[in-house]
Amino acid sequence: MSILERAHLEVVRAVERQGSLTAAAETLHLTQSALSHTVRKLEDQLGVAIWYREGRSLRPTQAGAYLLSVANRLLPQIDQAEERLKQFAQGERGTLRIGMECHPCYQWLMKIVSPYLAAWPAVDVDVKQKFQFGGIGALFGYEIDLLVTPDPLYKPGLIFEPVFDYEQVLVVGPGHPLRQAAFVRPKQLSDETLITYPVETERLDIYTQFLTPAGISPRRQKSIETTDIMLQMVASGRGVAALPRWLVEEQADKFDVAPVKLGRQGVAKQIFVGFRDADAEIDYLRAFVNLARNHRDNKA
Amino acid sequence: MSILERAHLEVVRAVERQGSLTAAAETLHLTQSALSHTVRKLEDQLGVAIWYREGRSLRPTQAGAYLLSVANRLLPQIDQAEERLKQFAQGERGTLRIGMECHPCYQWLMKIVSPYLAAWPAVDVDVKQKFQFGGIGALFGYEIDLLVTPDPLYKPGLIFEPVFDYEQVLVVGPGHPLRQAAFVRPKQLSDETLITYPVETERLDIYTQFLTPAGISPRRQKSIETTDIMLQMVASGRGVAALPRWLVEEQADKFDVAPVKLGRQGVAKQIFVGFRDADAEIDYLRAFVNLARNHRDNKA
DNA sequence: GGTAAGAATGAATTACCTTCATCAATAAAT
DNA sequence: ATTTATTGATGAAGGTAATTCATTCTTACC
Repeated sequence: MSILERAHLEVVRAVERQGSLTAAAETLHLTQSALSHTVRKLEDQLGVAIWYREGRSLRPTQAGAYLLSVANRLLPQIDQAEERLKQFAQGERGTLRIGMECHPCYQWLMKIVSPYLAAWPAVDVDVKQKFQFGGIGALFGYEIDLLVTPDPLYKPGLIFEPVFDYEQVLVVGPGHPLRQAAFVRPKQLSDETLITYPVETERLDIYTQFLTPAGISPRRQKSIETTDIMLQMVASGRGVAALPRWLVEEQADKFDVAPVKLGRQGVAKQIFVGFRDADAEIDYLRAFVNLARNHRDNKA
Repeated sequence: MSILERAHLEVVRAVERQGSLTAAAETLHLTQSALSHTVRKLEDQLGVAIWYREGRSLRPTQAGAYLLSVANRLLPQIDQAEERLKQFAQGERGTLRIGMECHPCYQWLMKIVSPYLAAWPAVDVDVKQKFQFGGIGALFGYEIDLLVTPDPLYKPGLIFEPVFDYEQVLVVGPGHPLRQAAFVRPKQLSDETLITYPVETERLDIYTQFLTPAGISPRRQKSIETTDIMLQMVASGRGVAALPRWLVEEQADKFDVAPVKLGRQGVAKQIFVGFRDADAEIDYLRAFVNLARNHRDNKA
């Protein structure tokens, strides 16, 4: 009845990664013969070929490709479970895997993480930023335990809590004509170079909440990965950017930049943390959420 | 390095289900001794107890409870993978697991399924309706392959396509004062008994798009699982309900009911099918989506 | 055509899991 | 309280199955 074992998934993954049975055997600390036998047996039992034998190399069949996708999906979860059980053994509590779906949140997260690590010495924190299936997918897929995002999603199985409000502002460099303005209108950006994080336009607030509704596009757009470089670019007059006000004010002594309100009303943003409700009672996860929320309350 | 095997997960699950090692051994076609050895070895290797030995019974430790949750999550996925691989072998293409997040869609789905089964004799169809983590969670968690829902969610990793438009109408029985009305206003329902499917109010269009915006509640609300019974209740004057117009018109010969437009504009609805973009190229899945979409086009 | 590299095969060995037999502990029953 | 039945633990024996070793087969490349 039961055919498919963890070992089989490991083999499929290793062959894919190493490119050959022989090489895979080495990484698995087995002989080539052992793998060959294992593979043949698996194919016999399933009744399906996993690889085409093309000359002396292996190319996955359709079934093989499917099996590979299963392996890539399940093995990390098994590894993680094993890891976590071993951590139980050492009295450690585990690893809190945090996913981030918002670039500037990183600076904010760092402020939460250090007191958290101090308060929970037995818990490690891991921050991930890229997700094949998006943050929500990563939560459902048990790749992460906590998601920091501006887009909450109230779906059964997930809990989102607001942890942080801020105002999104335009950042301008020294001598910029808008520097003294009380606020900026969309039209005034039509001749500017806008520096953004490298994500889709739909995920950039300055578009969705400011430019797009007014039907305006900036003359040029550049994307920059890191906040520091972005600020440096702005400070050197290469363009303008949109960032949280608190971040701009904090960095104002390091970089010669100034915040300008976006529109007469300003653009208000809110950051949420989301987690699986099955995890709601994990004390160290709860503690992180509380810490994050209190951080906001202390500022307010 | 690798400790946790599929067999271990099976053991944990069986012990939980059967309540004792001895009983679990039987379902796994093993001796009690074998399980005892296996368990001890696993606990030794992980360095953590999985069960408290309380007298002659086993109670999961914290680690055990965690392991159990892992087993319940991963084992079905492994089973399904194995299943699917075996289906590859028999030239079958697999099982299309469809999730439904909208009650009246069931009638519609049935119309699609029968031509589909005829066109794809090697593909089985399975329809599920209850999801612990909601339809989206079920998609991400590989519990289903296709989700039929009124709430699309454009997130990376998922694709949603509209397949069906309809008008949501009020259904009234014979001799109902509203029966001849051109349309009904929210206020006119404040003295009625509203019959709905047993889901949260936020998922009922007649609330979200009609009653709630007007600040009206019906005098009473009853919930009924099945559409047929619901129509029977309406036909016997026990209350009114909200259903798709096409469904009401189709059933008008079986039940003495009539549709009434909700508001002057009517309430327009759209049904979507969603799937993982990783599956976008699976021919039999694609075929279902196309069939569903064409079904709409034929009607229009 | 020769050679090197990779995969397949068959027999021998080894490792490990299962069983058997038995014990220990506990809950239920007399 | 003593007996009895049920459940889990343990150690040794046994058997199955996976791994290795030695070899062959195929093919890419020089």
